[in-house]
Amino acid sequence: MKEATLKQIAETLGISITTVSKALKNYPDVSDKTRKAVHELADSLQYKPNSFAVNLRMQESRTIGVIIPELVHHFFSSVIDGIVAEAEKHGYLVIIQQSNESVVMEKSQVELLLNKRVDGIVMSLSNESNDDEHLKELLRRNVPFVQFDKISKLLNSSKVIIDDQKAACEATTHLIHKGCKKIAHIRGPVNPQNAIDRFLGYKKGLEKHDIPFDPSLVYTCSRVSFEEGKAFAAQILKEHPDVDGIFCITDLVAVGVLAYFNEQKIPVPQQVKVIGFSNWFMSQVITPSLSTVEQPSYEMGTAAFNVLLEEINARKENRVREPKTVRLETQIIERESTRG
Amino acid sequence: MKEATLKQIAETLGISITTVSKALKNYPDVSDKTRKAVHELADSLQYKPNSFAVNLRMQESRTIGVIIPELVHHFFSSVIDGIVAEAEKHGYLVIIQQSNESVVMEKSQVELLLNKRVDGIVMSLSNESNDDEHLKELLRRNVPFVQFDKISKLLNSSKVIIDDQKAACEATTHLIHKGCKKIAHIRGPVNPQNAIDRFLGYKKGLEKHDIPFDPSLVYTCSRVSFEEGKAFAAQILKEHPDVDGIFCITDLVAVGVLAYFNEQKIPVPQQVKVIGFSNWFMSQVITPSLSTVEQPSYEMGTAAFNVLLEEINARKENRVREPKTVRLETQIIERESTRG
DNA sequence: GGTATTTTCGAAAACGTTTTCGATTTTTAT
DNA sequence: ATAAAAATCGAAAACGTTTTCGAAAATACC
Repeated sequence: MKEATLKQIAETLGISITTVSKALKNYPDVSDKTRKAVHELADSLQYKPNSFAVNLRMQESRTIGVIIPELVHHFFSSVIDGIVAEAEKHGYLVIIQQSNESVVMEKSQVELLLNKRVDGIVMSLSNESNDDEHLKELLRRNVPFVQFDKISKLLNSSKVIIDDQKAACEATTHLIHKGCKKIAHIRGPVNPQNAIDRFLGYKKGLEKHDIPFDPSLVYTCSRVSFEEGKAFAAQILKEHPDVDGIFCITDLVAVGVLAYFNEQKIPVPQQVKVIGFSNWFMSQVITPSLSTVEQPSYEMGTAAFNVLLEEINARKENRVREPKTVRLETQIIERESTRG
Repeated sequence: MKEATLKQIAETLGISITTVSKALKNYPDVSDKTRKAVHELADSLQYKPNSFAVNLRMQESRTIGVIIPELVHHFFSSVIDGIVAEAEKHGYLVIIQQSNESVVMEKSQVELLLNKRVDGIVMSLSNESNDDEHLKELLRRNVPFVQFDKISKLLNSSKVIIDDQKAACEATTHLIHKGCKKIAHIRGPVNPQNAIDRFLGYKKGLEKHDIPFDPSLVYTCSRVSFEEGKAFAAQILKEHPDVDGIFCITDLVAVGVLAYFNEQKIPVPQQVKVIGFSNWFMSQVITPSLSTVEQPSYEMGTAAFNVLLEEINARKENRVREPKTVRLETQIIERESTRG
C-alpha cells in the first residue's frame, strides 16, 4: 500500500505536479476550481507530503536533537517533557539520546544527530565531560546549540541554567536561619559545574554569616546515589557528632541521609536538619518530608527549546547573534526536615 | 559552511558521482587507487551522507516513533531507556511523543509520525483510548506497530506485556499468605486493560483461597495519584476498620496510603499490610519500605524494539507475519510493608 | 478589433543520493 | 596479434518535493 504523491494526484486530475503543489499550499496563481479539485482528491487519498523530499528540498528537518546524561531521572524527564511540548507547538520533532554519563557516547551521539541533519541540538553534559572538542566543533560548524543544567561555562553557546551558586547559598542560609551552627555539605563530583557552584554557594552562605568554613565537613559523591547519601550520613555522624545541618547536592542523596537517620532513630529536624536540591517528587512524600530547592525543570525545557528556536531562526535569516543565557529562578521549599 | 556532498568530491577528483558513491560503499567495481583517493578526500572533508537524500532514495528512515501517556514516570522513562538503547544498537533513532493521556493528542501524534515516515511505531495507550480508529488505521496501512504495557486486547498487533492478571493474583496471594483476611483493592480507572486485569487478578487470588469477594472493598481511582491513595486510605479505614491488607494498582497510590497511615499512626505492617505494583524507585526508600510487584520496564523497552524490528524486516522482505506477543515475567518483592 | 493587463498554468531545475546497465578500458588467453 | 574475459567507469533515472520563470489563456480597456 503506497503513499499518495503529488504525481499521482496530478495524473488522475490531468494537470501538472507544479499546479498540484501550489494548489495544496494555496498559492494565489491557481484557480478556485482546480484548487478545490486538488484538495478534495488529496484528502480522499490521505495525501501527506513526503517529509524526506521536503527536507531535502528545503534543507531543514524540523527536528531537533536532545542529549542528556540519563533519562530516568525526574529532573531530566521533566525537562524533556517541557522541550517536547514546546517543540510540538512549533511543529518540531524531538530526537532523544542519552549519554549515560559517558563522553564517548556523547560524541557519537552528536555525530549521529548531525548525520540526521537535525536543525539544532540541546544538551546537558555528562559528568566526565572535560573533553570539549565535539562541542567546540558544533560551534565551529555554526549549528544551533544550547546547553542546559550541566553546562560548560567556557563554551560560548546559549545556555539555560539556574543560579546554582545563589540557590545553594540560600539553602545554606535557610539552615542557618533555622539555627544550625555546624553545617556539612555532601557535594557532587569534582567536574560538573553544577557541583562546583553549589559548593561555592555553600561556602558563601557560611561566610556571609561568619561561620568558618571547615573542609572536613565537605563530602564528595562519586555517583550521587541514595546509597552514598546513607553512607555519608553514617560517616558524618561518626566524624562530627555535633553536626546539626546537612546540605545535600541533590534530593536523592538527602533521602539517603534521612533513611540512615530513620534507621538510627536520629530525630530530624530536632538533632539534625537536612535540605536537598531539585524538589523531586518523592521529597514531599517521605517521612519526614524533605526541604529542598525548587528547580523549574519543565520551564527549563520550554526555555531551552525557545532559545534554540531563536538560534535556528537567526541562522535562517543570516543574522549574527550573540549566545544568550537564560537564568531561571529557584525557590526554597520548607518542609519537615528543617522545620522548627 | 556547507556540508560536503558526493558532487563536490567527484568534481575535485575529476571523476563521476557514481564512482564516488561506489567507492565509499566499497563496491567491487572501483579500483583500489580511486577508492583510496575518494576515502581520503571524504574523510578530510568530513563527508556525511545526507540522510534525507538517502531516506528518499531508500524509502526508509531508520527512525521509529514512540508514543507514551507520560514521560515523567519512572516506569515509562525506564522503558524508553530500553528502547533507545536497543534502537541505537541497530542504528535506529527514536522520536518520542507523549499523549498526556488524551486520545486526541494520540491521534495527531500518530499522524505526525506517519508524516515523518517513521519505519515503525511503538505505543502505550492513553487511559481514555476506547476510540481505536487511529490504531486500526495503522494496521490497515500495514505499518509496523507494537503495543506495550497499556494495550488494547482487541487490536491484532504485536504486543509486549506482563501478565497483569497473574501478577495481581500473586500479589493478593502474598497478602493472604502473610495472614490477611480482609483485603481491599484500590484499582485504576475503568478503561485501561491494565486496571481491569489487575482487578481480575485480585478477585482470582481471593477465590483461590476461599475468601468471598466483596465489591465494597474495591475503590476506583480516576487519576491514580498520591493524593487519591491518601484519600482512599482514609475512606477504607472509615468504611472497613477491620481491613488488614490493601493491594494498590500502583506504587504511587500505595505510597499515598502509607503516608496516611503514617500520619494516623496506624502501624504498617502490624495492623494493615500494603502491597503496590511496579517497583518504583522510591518504594525501597520510604519508611516503611513498600512490598511490590517488580515489572521489568527496561526489558519491556528492549523487547518492544526487537519485536518492532522483526515487523519492519518482515515488511522489507515481503513476508507475511503473524503478530507476536511477548509476555515478560514479574516478581513479588517483599519489603517491610508486608513483612511479619 | 487590437492592445494591455491579469489570471492560470507547466517545464524545468534543484536538493543528494543509489543503482542499473551499457560503454570503455585493461588484462588474459590463445 | 586477436578474441574473449575481466576490470573499471559513468550516464541516467529515480525518489518526491518546491519554486522560478516564462508561456498561454482569459479578461479588461479604449
